[in-house]
Amino acid sequence: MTSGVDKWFKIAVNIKYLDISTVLQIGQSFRWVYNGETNEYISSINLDHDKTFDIVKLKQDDKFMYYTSVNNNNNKQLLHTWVRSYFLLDIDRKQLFEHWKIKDPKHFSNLSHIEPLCSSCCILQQDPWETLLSFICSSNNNISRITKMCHTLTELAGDEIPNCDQLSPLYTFPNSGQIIKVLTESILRENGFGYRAKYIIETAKKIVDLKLKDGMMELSDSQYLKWKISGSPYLEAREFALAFSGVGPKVADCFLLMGMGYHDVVPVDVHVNRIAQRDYKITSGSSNNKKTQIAKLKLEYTKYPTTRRKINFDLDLIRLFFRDLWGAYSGWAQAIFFAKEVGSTSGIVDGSVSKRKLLIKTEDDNSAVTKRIKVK
DNA sequence: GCTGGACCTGG
DNA sequence: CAGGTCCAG
Repeated sequence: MTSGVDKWFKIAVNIKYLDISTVLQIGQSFRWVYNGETNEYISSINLDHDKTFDIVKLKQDDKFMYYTSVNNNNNKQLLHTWVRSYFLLDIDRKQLFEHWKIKDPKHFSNLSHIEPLCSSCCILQQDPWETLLSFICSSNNNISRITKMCHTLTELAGDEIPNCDQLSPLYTFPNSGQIIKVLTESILRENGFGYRAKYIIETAKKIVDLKLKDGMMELSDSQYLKWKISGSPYLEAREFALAFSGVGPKVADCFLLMGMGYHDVVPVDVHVNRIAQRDYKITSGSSNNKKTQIAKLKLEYTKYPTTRRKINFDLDLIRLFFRDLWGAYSGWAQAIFFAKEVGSTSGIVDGSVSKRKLLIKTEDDNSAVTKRIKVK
C-alpha cells in the first residue's frame, strides 16, 4: 500500500525489554490495529493532546522500533516526542528489575522465570481522556469486547480522518462535546455498550460541566484532566477520578496509572487479588493487624468522601502492600504479573491474538456501517 | 457502614 | 465468566 512512501524513523529499543506485540495487545490500549502482512500496528493518535489527530504506524525488530505518521498533520518533532513519552523510553527498565530483585527476591530473583515477561514490562503513557473512557468500558468485560467498544466509539462520534489510505477508514477518538452532541444512552446500548452506556454519557457530560465551571472550555478533555490533576497527591487525584460515573477504585487506578503517570499505582483487579492471596499470603480474613490498618485508612480518608463511598478497604490494603513492596514503579511490576496471569488463564499467545484482532476489526467495520445507518 | 445481587453482551 | 460498579436493604 503506502508503505513504499512512508518515511520511517527508528529508535534503538531491545525487544527483550519492550515488545510491542505484547504491550499493545495486553489490554492497556485498545485501539491499535495489527496488520499481519506488514507486521505493522496502526492507530489514530492525538499527538499533542489537543485537536489534531495523526495516523501513526509502528513496527519492530530485535534492535529497533520503527514509527511513522501517515497523514503527518503535525510536525516531526511532535511525533518523536510522542513515541518517547508513549512508551516511556527514558525509563531504565533494567534498573527496575534490579530494584525489584532486591525488594522482592522471592519473585524476581529467578530471572530465567521472569525473563520472558520482561518484554511486557511497560506501562504506556496514554491519552488521559481516552484512557478514562476505555477503562470505564473495561468493567466486568473482556479485552476483545473492550476493543470493539473503543473502536465503535470512534466510528459513532469521532471524525473520519481523510487520506489515511487504509482499507477501512480511521476515526479520531471523540471528545466529550462530540459524545454528548452525537450520542445518547440508547444509541450506545443499541451499539452493544450495555450498562456502560449510561456511564459514558454521564462522564462526558460531567467533563463538559467541569470545564464550564472552571472556565476552561478552550482546553481539550485531556488538557483539562492534566490541568486539574497533574501534580496532585494520589489520594486527591483518585478522589477526583472516583467522582465520575462508572469509575470505581479499579478503573480510577487504571486511569491514573496509564493516563496520568501515577506509576506507583497497582490497580487491584481479580488477578492481582488472586496473586496477593496465593503468592504473598495476604489474608482475606480479618486479623487484628489488618483491622488496625483499615481503621488507619478510614481516618486518613475522612477528607475524601467519594473515596469513602466507593472504596473497598481490603483491596486498598492490597494496593498499598504492593506499592510498598515494589516502590515507585510498582504499577509496572504489576504489568508483568498481569501478563503472566492472563497469559496462562485466558490462553492469549502471540499468534492467535493477531488473527483474532483482524477478525474483530472486520466485524467492526461491517457492524459500523449498519450502525451508522441506524443512527441516522 | 457493609454486603449481596443485578447488570449488558459474547465467546 | 470477563481486568467492576452501583444500588438497595
